[in-house]
Amino acid sequence: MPELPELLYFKQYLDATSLNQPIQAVTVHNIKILNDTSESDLRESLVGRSFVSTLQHGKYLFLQTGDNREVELHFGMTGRPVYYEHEESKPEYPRLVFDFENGGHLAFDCMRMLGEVGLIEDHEEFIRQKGLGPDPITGDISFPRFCELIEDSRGMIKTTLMDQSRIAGIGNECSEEILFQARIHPKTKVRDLTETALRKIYDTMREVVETKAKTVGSPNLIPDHWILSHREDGADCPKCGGEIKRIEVSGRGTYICPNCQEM
DNA sequence: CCTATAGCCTGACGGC
DNA sequence: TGCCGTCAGGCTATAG
Repeated sequence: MPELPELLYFKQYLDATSLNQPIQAVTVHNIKILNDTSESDLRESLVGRSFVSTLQHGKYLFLQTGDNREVELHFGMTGRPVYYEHEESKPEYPRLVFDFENGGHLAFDCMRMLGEVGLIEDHEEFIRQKGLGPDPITGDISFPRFCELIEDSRGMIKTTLMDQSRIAGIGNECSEEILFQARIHPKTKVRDLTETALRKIYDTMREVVETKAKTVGSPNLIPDHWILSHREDGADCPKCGGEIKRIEVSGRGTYICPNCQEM
């Protein structure tokens, strides 16, 4: 479930595999993945050009040709970029594939079809149109700014952290982990949070995202004291030994330790 | 204005 | 053995 940490990883991955190679072909295997573009539009704009840089904002990634054309990638829940050289390494759900002149391929692999690929001219305009808030890593949000972004919410803290129009990139797993480590119940109303609690959430947010980004390639590196390693109803809390519970917050499954995270 | 909720999508899994 | 309901959570659209 790609959130900020995965996006940071995807960016590195694409930078390392897919830049500065002329695009020979674009093949769309399922047009439902396309956002306001077509296979022929993509071909006309991209064939013969290269991706020269990438840019990540929240859960979006942009492949830039340096020529007023950018490919916008959104990974939904099950999407990921896969670069491969041989057919046997082709992923299982390649909804769209770029073929490079050097024989390499970049697939947009997306099992559940909740992702999207679009062709845009300017990512800043795109971000504005989508109404996305700043990215906590690349946007370098200060603590006062963080408070500004969330403090007028009348909803629950977990839902608010996941609101992409306030802060872009925090999803279900990250918000769950942040609140577990900050020892705050996910259903706490934002307006009931103390300054100390807000500070704790802010500090934890950065640490969780950066630590998790390092573990994306190898899930066994997720720290054992994280709730992410214990997402099971009835599991032992790694902090207090109490019982982990599954609750629902705004329709999304959420694991908490009721002992550590009191309302 | 605001927040909460249903639904889209596909495959894994468990119960019968 | 195999069918079928439920769940997963990115988002958007709509209801409240």
